[in-house]
Amino acid sequence: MRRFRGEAEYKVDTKGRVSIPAAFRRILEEGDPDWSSGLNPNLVIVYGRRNRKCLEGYSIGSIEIVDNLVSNLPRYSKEREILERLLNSQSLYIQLDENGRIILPSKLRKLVDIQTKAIFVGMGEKFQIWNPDNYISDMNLIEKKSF
Amino acid sequence: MRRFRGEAEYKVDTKGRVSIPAAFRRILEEGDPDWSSGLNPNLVIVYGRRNRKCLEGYSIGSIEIVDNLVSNLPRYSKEREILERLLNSQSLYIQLDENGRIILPSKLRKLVDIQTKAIFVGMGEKFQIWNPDNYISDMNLIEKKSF
DNA sequence: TTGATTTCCATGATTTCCCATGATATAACT
DNA sequence: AGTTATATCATGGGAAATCATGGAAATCAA
Repeated sequence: MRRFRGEAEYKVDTKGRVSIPAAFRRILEEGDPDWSSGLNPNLVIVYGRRNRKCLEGYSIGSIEIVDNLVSNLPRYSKEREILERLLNSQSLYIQLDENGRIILPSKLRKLVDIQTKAIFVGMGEKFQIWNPDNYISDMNLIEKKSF
Repeated sequence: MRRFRGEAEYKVDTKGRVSIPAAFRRILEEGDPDWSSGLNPNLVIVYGRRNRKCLEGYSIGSIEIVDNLVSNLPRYSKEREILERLLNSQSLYIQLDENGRIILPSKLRKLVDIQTKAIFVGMGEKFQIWNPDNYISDMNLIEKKSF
């Protein structure tokens, strides 16, 4: 399966509408078993990650893989309970609109402090959505830490 | 697997189109699991901002080797997320067109200061794309320093 | 009934696609 | 070897499709 790659910044309007990077749309389409040419693909947004000032987007296909992995963790283990909570309760389905946009509900925008701009960041099997300023800070942190 | 070897300079037009050296095309074709005769191979361009004034091209096969290393780390671990960020956020897929060209997005051209000419440099498992002037300077630097 | 949300349409900018051409090759044939 | 076919290469231009974004009308909810 193709991976989410690259960074792209987009405007967020007052209604919370944002374009999804065109390259990401293709991956969401491929990854959505219900999708076919002419339709608009679905995705899943996970919003509850502690210590992370960002949202995460998954194609239907890749969220199912993650779901299954979690289902195979030992029942009642700490790890499984945390991940199940995150993936099931702190997430929602969203469908792209005709123009390749989604609407970020204001609850989510507040959560990660997104107002007029959002940057989309490829992370392989998923992508992240950040306030561009926060993203830059996070990148600087990462680049300092590693190697 | 065959390695990228040699140097070749090409024009970049106003749309950002550049020919890929014919010899490199053969290697990209071999390295793309989805490729078969008649199709156009894909590659991955990495543009990381670490001091390098050049872009780097990888065949799908060789980038997947790296991807898989990361995929074996525990999901949601700090380590994995940092590596995924560094690998995936600063790169993109590109497909050759019918004539063996790619389109370098203007963002990338600006990043490495490529306007009307680009030189392709074989580096074994990957190749680099430079503004020819910068490449010459870099070469001189290397020659002075080493041996 | 007044915000908020959704649907539909509009548009300039960019990107992609399709075709064209001269330049090198590579092969084939006397 | 010299001449002629045949492919591939490097480059360009214009048409068509897609993209990113904004706004108006229609629908919904309290």
